[in-house]
Parts: sequence; C-alpha cells; structure tokens
Amino acid sequence: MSRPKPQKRATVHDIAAAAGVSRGTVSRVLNGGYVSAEARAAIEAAITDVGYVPNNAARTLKMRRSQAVAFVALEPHSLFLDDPNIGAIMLGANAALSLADHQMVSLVVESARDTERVARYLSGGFVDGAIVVSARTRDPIIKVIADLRIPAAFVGHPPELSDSIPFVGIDNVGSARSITARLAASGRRRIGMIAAALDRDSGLDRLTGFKNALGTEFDPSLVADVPHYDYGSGVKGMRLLLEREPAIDGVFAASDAIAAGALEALREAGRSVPGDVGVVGFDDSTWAVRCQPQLSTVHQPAKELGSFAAQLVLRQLAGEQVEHHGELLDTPIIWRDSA
Amino acid sequence: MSRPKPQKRATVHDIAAAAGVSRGTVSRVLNGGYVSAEARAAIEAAITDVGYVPNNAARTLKMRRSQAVAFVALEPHSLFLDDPNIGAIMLGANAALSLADHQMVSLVVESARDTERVARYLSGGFVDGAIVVSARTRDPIIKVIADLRIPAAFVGHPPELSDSIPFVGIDNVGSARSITARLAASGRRRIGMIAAALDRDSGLDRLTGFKNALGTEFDPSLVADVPHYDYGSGVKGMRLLLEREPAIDGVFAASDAIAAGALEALREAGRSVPGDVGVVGFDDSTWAVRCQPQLSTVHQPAKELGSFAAQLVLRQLAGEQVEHHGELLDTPIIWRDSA
DNA sequence: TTGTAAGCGTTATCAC
DNA sequence: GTGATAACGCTTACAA
Repeated sequence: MSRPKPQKRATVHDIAAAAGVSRGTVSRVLNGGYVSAEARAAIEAAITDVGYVPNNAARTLKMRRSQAVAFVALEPHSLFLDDPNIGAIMLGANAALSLADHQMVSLVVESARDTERVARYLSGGFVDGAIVVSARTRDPIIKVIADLRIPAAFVGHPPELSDSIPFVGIDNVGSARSITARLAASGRRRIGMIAAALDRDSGLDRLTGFKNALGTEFDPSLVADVPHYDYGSGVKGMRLLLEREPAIDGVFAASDAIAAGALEALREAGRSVPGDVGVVGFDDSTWAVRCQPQLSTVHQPAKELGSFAAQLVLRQLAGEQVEHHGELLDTPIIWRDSA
Repeated sequence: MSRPKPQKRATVHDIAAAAGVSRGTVSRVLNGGYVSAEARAAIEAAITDVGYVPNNAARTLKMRRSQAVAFVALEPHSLFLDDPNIGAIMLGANAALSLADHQMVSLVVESARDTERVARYLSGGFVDGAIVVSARTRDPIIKVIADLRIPAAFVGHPPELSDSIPFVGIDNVGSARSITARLAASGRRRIGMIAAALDRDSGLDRLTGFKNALGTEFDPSLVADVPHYDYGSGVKGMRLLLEREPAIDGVFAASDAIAAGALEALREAGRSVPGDVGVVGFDDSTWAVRCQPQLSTVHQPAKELGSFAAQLVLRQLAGEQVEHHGELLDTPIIWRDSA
C-alpha cells in the first residue's frame, strides 16, 4: 500500500496550451516581462481557467531561492511554555520578513530526532536563511548551522564557536546593573537577588550586573539561586531570601515571572510592596502589568529583537557583507509601582 | 545589483563521479535499494568526501512529497501572547509529526499580506498538509485551505463552511456544564460567570454550558461579559460582578487567566477564596498552579489536541479516508483549592 | 546488480 | 515579442 500521489495540478504547460502560446510567454507574464496585451489577456484568462497554482518546489529548484526563512526555536519547551517573550520575537521577525515578501517558517527542536531532521531541512534548500533563538548555549544544532554556511542570525548571546554568525541581543549586564542601581538609589539598604538560569548567559550576566551595581555592598548570602525563569521559582527564591535575611528591603528578580512569584511570597509573609520591600523585575513582559503592584522592570524589546534578526538575515540574502557581528538593543527601565 | 546565488553544492552527480558509478546507483544507496557492498562503500565514502547534502526542492519536485506539514496559527497575536495553550498544542503536534519523520513548519498569519503569502506557500508543494489552529472562526484563510484540497485538520471548532475538513476539539458546552454543576454542588447559591470572547465558538459554548448547568437558577445579571481570555479582563469582570451582586459566592471564569484576575479582584475586595467565594477556571494552564489558591479548573489536553490533529493529517497523507469528521477529547475536571 | 534516460514544473538563453 | 530548448537535482522504469 503505497501513498497516493496528490492529484495532478495545472502547470505552466497547461496554461500555454489553453492560451495557445508557449511556456516561455506564460512564464513572462507570471514574472513580469515584455508581453503583448492580447497575449497577456489570453494567458490571464487561461490561468484562472485551469486553476493554476505555481509549484514552489520547481521554482525553488530553478531559482535556488525559496523566499522562506526559518525561525528555529531551541529548547521550545521552556521557551514556549514559560517565556512570554518568544511569541513577541516571532511576531517581530515575521512582520519584518513579511514586508520583504519572505515566508517565515518556524521549526521546533526538542529532541535529537528533531535536531537531525531540522538540520536536513535547513540544508536542503527549503529555506534561504535562518533565525535562531537559543535559550541555552551549546546546542548541537548551532554547530550544524555554522557548518551549513547558510545566512543566519542569532537572537541572544551567540555561542562561542560561531563568531561567524551575527547576532542581536541586549546588554544583560548593563541592564541589571542599571535597575539594581536605581533600586539602591531609592534608599534600600539590604538588597537581594533571585538569580535564575545560571547555566545560561543571560542568567549569569544579570547576576554579574547585580554584583557590579552593589560593589562592596554585595553580599553573596543575599543571592537566591533558582533553576528557571518562572513563577514557582520566584516564590521559592523569595521565601529563601526572607529566611536568610528578614530585614531585606529590596529584591532584584531575574525575570518578571520570578518577580511575580516573589510578590506572592512577600504577601504570604505579610510584607507590603513597595512599602516594606521594593521589587524589580526583568523583561517587561505581560507579567509586569498583571501583578499587584505593577512591576518596575527592564524593558526587553522582544519584537524589535525579532525584526532586527530578520533584517540581519535579509541583508545577507541581499549579498551584503554584515559587518559588525553583534548588536545590542536598548533596554529602557520602566518604573512602575513595585519599587 | 542582483542577489548572489548561493555557492554550488555537491550533487548526486558529483558523488557518482567521485565513486565511479552512475547516478542511479547513488540514488539507490540514498534511498535503500539493491546495491553491492563494494559500490555502497565507495559511494558512502564519496558522500562524506564531497560533502553532499540532498536538495529537498529537487526531491520534492520529483516525489511530490515534502515530508513537511504546516502548523498554521491564525490570530497569533492573541494566541501567542495571551494563550498559554498554543505552545503546548504546537509541541504536541511536533512530537507526533516528528515520530512520523515529518517536519512541522509553523506559519503565522497576522495580516492580509500574510494570508496571501501563506496561501501560496501552502499550495505550492512545500508542505504535504496543514494543521490549523483557529482562534476565531471565519478567517479568510480557512476558505483558501478548504479550496486547496490539501490534507488538513483543525484544532478547535471547525468553521461552518468547511465540513470537509476534520477537526479535533473539546466539548466546551459539556465541560462548562460539568464544572459549574460541581461548583453548585459544593453549596454555592449565587453563582456568576465571567464570560469572555463571545465572538468565538469556545466563548459562546462555555456560556451555554454555564446556563445549562444552572437551569432555572440562571440569572443573566450574574454574567459579566469581557472581550478577552486574559488576566486584565478577569479583574474587571470580577469587579463588575461584585458590584452587581455583593452576595455572590461562586464564579465560573471562562479561562484560568480570567480566574487569576478574578482572584486578584476578590482579594482587593477583601473576600476570601474559597471561604467567601468559590472560583473555578478553564484550561488547566500554567496559570492554574500559579495562583493562590491554586485553581479548580477544566483540564484542556493541549498537547493531545496537537498530536491528534497531526495524526488526522498523517492519516490522510497515508491515503486513509478520514471517516468521522470531528473528535472531542476528554476534559477531566481538576479539583484544587479555589473551590 | 548496475547504467541509461526520461521527466517532475519552472525559468532563462537564445534565436527568430 | 515570442517560441524552442536547455538546465535545476533528483528518482525510477526499463534495459543490460
């Protein structure tokens, strides 16, 4: 029992036959070239008549261009389920690609099986380039993409091995330093941090920024180290901090989701925010305005990250040699009510 | 200044030349056919030697199969940014497709421009089938897909016009009825609902289920009608309900996000949950366990919806005539602490 | 078991 | 302006 072939569809050949012209002429009206008004009319009539739809595979084979760009999400589980940013990044990338008449196709890499299949897909000509959102560095597919020499761009810190691939990201160290400094400037004396995902660049960098801001005031016992950027981790981290230092009066949470969890833990401990404790987050995601009080946080321009990465790929596709290999986007501090 | 063609890559022809055999033999080792051990060895050596990577466009053109299935997300803005389910549905679909060695490519339809481009993409042979997650019915692309006669499946209620396309969903009416009944059975007398997205089937159906459960007890003034399935709407809806009926002691929220918002509004009004007011949600999303107290809710099997939809497409691809056109998955009630 | 050759649907290069 | 014709890289009868 073999798989049935899809029904046969009308081709350029059929149009040509129906319109009484040659395939070349048909192709010319399809792609825009010199063709007489009458021929054009006849062909256009024939096109709708036979119900023609172009075959992308054939066109790609001939043109060596698919007009498609992949959006590769590594670690999609944590990305899609915990991180509210990935959706915005996707949408930003799609908008930019759409404007340039490119189709964004997003691929999910969750298993070893996926890694291999996606690698084949990327290398097979179905896409002209790739945007990679890498939650964690050192994913096997990163090497694959570098080896493929396909026009690509990373969102987030680029893994060490592929400095040939441009990226766009944010200054995690600087942003963390700024918001911590601002928190300190509001008069807080005992400031702690709920640090998350220290196995990722972003997590590590935010901790570094925190240390930088505090300088000699920095107290390692006021850092709670939690695994993920999620709400539950925030609750646990805050409880830990309260236990270690009841006099704590300021907290930098490594993400808004964590900050939201921290708010919950503070509420259960009977502390008022921002009265007793000032809390700041990171991301300016939907969490930030869902909380009570709303979070003061670092705005992460997710949409812009996506569209910038798309531009990076499009420029390479246009033959431009992308010069500076990394770009950091601005992350304004949004000061709301939680600190 | 025309776009540069990508560098030339090794082809089957090159392998054949390097191994001193014909293209046919090379193809045979690539696809698994009779070939002598020595020829096989020589060819495999040549493959790695010349750095061969197969050209999918050519293969698809010949085979009329891309081994790819599209995952089309309509209204991605609300879907990706507000709805925690879409990620899980995607992951479920991807896992199922991956097992069948198909590549899931997800496409986002956000603008009219997108609609047209995606329609071209779907019809052009880049994918063998499509899974459509339609937040709202009557999206223009739905007709396109129906007309395309490409193997497809919907997640969620199928729009009226395309009863030719199978779907998988949940029984929103029944689920809403069940959880409302259970809430009533816990002794609540004045039960209200925060109804959302009444322009969608899901929203309407959940309201219907609520009415059904209450029967003659149903009081239209205890329904707050909000636009979206999000936290903010929950806060507003609950405030409205409290204003209209201070004696309210039970609330069915149309989604977990809404329930979370309702909890916030109840807290600010000084009502205890579940003491003064019992609250139930819908979805069993990440919200449900982030709340304090954790939500009693209807479990929506998002991952399974995705994988079922994938199966629906795969079965059509295998030539099977998909018989019953709609399947509803179970939605067990998860009873936690909020009621 | 292997080679040959045709053809998938398109676009592009030529003559006319 | 338009019509032949040759690719693009691959698979697959059919011969050998």
